[in-house]
Amino acid sequence: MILSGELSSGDALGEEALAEKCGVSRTPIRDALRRLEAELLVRRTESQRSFVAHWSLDDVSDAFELRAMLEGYAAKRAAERMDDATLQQLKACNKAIWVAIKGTEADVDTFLDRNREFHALILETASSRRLSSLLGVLIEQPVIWRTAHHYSREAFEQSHKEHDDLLSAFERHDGPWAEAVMAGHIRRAFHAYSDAHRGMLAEREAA
Amino acid sequence: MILSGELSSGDALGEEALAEKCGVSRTPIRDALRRLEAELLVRRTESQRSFVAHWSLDDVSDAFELRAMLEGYAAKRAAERMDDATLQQLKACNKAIWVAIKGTEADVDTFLDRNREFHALILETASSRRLSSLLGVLIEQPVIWRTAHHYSREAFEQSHKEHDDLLSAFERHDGPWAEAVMAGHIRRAFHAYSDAHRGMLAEREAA
DNA sequence: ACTTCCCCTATTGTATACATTTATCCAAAG
DNA sequence: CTTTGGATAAATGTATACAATAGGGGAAGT
Repeated sequence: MILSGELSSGDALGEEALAEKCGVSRTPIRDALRRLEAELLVRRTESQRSFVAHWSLDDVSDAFELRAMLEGYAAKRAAERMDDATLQQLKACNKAIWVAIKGTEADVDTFLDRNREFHALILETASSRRLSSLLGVLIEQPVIWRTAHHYSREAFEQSHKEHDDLLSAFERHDGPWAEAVMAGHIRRAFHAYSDAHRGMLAEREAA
Repeated sequence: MILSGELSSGDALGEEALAEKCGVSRTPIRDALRRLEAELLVRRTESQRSFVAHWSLDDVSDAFELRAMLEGYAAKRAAERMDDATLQQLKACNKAIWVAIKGTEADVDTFLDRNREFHALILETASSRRLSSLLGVLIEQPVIWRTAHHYSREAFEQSHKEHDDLLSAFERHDGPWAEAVMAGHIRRAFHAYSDAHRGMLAEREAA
């Protein structure tokens, strides 16, 4: 419900209300809220009441900077451990991204799914449970993914090209190269987000 | 119980058994297990049974590498945001560490407490909720802290000196310096752990 | 003797009732 | 009119009962 935008920043998340809305009891709701709190999607006050977390631009900037570090590290490890089968999967994945963004109208949902798959494959190849656990907290941020619908064609194409660079680095098992490309890739994604976000704010202003 | 060594790697964590042992019902036990699972102290099988997580040397190495990155970043941010009051607190803290390790017998518990306080203050000054959340997963690893009881005097003294270097970097608001010192500090801590760990294994071998 | 299938037990998931704590609102006093 | 106090209502914490599911052990057949 948070990811789909049904709930927005600051909304109260009473356990009983959610339980009724979902047709279950409070017990599984409590479990879910704890999990979402760990993922920073839900904020809890000192008196243990839950609300949909608010993400300022500074927060998003923070998250991207951390992602740049951690996914860079993941790319380095992945490059050192890359095998042929996985490399082929990644290539197929990026090919699918190319198809999705090359139509007259970019297929954003497919782009997002395949993009997620691409990064997930790299993370898996990095084979560090701790790293996966940490990045899990950062990557599923709704405020970020939703703005992709406002990306420019250039942003999509640049993203695809950077993925290709990553593939070259993986092919040569060049860890530092992969790390540098990935860090740049994430930082560029932040600016793409930032631009798209400004665009959305301007639209709302006009309306 | 995991931290104190009362439970060891692989032990089963039945909810009912823990509830009886702790004198509470299963409900708060379940909450605690979920939290500990997020902190990687507890592992759950695909059928949702809980066990005390096992940490190999590779796992610990991973954790330290991630800590070096993230605490380095925290130190950089802290240096940029450091104020006089916090700096004084940090100095007092490191002074207390000095006292604890300078006796004929090093007071390891005080060292650990103050060390934790030192790093917690820096993390707080970095003022990034996301960063705090991520590092929270990595810092409370029992396998790491327990080996401190086997550190050499040199290891303690080096740690104290590196804290002093950090304080200098903070005083000058030199982010990159602080980051470099902290990264080195954590990496050295890993080798101190590694040495102490080998020592413990040798002891066990002899017995 | 080994394997396979089934039943029983143990463990976790869920619902609900109750206890405890926190917030809100209204009234009374300064 | 503002503030403070308490009473009331609402939300979370905890306990317990029941349901569903996974695991283990025993019996039977090969």
